[in-house]
Amino acid sequence: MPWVFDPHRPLYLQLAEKIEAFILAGTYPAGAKIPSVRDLAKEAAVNPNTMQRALAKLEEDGLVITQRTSGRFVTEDKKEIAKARNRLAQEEAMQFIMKMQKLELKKEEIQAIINKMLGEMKV
Amino acid sequence: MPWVFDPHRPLYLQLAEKIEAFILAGTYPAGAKIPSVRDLAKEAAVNPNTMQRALAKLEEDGLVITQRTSGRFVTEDKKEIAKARNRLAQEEAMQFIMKMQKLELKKEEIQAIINKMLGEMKV
Amino acid sequence: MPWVFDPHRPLYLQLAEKIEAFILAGTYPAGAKIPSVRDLAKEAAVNPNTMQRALAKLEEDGLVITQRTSGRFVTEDKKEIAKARNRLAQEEAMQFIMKMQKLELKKEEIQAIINKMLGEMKV
Amino acid sequence: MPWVFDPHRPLYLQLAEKIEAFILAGTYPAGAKIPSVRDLAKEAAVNPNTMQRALAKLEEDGLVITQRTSGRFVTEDKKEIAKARNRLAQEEAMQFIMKMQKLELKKEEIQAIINKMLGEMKV
DNA sequence: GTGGTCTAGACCACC
DNA sequence: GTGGTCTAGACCACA
Repeated sequence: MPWVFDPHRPLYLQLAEKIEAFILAGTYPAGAKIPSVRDLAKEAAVNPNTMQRALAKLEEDGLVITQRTSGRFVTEDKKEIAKARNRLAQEEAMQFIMKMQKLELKKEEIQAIINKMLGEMKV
Repeated sequence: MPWVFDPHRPLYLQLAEKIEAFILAGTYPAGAKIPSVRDLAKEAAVNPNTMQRALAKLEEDGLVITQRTSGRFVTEDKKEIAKARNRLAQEEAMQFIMKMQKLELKKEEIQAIINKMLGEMKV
Repeated sequence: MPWVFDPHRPLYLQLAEKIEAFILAGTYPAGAKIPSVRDLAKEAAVNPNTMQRALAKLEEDGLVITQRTSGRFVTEDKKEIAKARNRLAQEEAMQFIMKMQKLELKKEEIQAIINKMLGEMKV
Repeated sequence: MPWVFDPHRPLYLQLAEKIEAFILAGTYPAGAKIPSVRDLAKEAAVNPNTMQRALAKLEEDGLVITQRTSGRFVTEDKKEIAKARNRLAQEEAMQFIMKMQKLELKKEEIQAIINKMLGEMKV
């Protein structure tokens, strides 16, 4: 299954999000070694430069740590991972609420729309 | 109060969103005449072409109707406005939930974070 | 029932087409006097200048004749009316076929689509 | 052969139609790379901005897909192309029939004029 | 080099 | 005066 991207958004951002998802989901657990840039790039069918940029972003975000000689690793600290997840979730939720309030929706309406949508979903 | 923009996103989209917010909030009520492209451009300190593009988007979305020589008007149909508000809210909510699920949050967690955030807000 | 227009096309053209339809349909029969520009303009809720322009177009097309003192009349010559109808129909049909051929449709396909569409219509 | 345009209709629309014709005719086959905006603009002797607008319209219509940095491509999906062709043909046929009915032509007359015209054509 | 955006300034049809 | 279109030329992010 080849990776699939939205051509209207920067490729490196989408790569970063994907790998981030692997980390938060435990596919790459805390402390695990991350495949080399070359391997990742090959798997995603992407230029290594682009993958490099994606990993650089993850390092900025504190999810990934580079050991100069042995490669990149998911941060050891599980709290760090949880913190990252929370931070991202907070940011998204904040932006979401701001947008909804621009649309003149009240608290209850926001909660209602979220609850309804979650109720309709299988998972 | 000068209009302020995020330099990372297209200006015309931000203009469209701003005017859309005015319509949904009733600042430009149903059927009202919208200021001319030139006036709006002057107020936003933006090139008329850019403002034109923003308004063209609003017309695509059905919120605004163009009378070729007499100006642009907010759609008479209040249902149309309500529909647009709902459509936008649904889209935002959907995207938000997708993002949260990528972060491996469960239903209850999503609801909790929303409820908590809304609870902390004054309004 | 107020006249209704497409704001994206010149008003005077739409007026001309409407009056032309009246003539071809016999609502204004051959030789009949056409209401004054003022009356027509009032009925259509349109600026007299605009209606004037519409009638000028009809005169160009040979459907209407101006008697300088007594007003405008539909051409006496029924053949002239029939001719105008045929000419317009021919032009439209020609343009239509050209467009369809640009879409790489074959003769039979063009006929099929027309026949099918006519078959589905009530009238 | 320099491209030739009707000065009464927006240039960008005519450009879009021209390129669309190339796609439907197979000159730009499914999946093929479309020349860059700059090249196309040079060939048509038109400002790159104008050509950009034309291509943006084709993307809206689903005939063309943009890969942000590597160029634009005709959609891979041949069904999509066929669908676009059908949609356009339907629209044209509908408009044509409406116009003919405004001219008070009956079903049989419409069919007759089309059949006669197609019969006279060589191809 | 690719697409995308923005400005400045001009011209047009229409009413 | 209104919206709409076009050109010329510049700058940007991305790969």
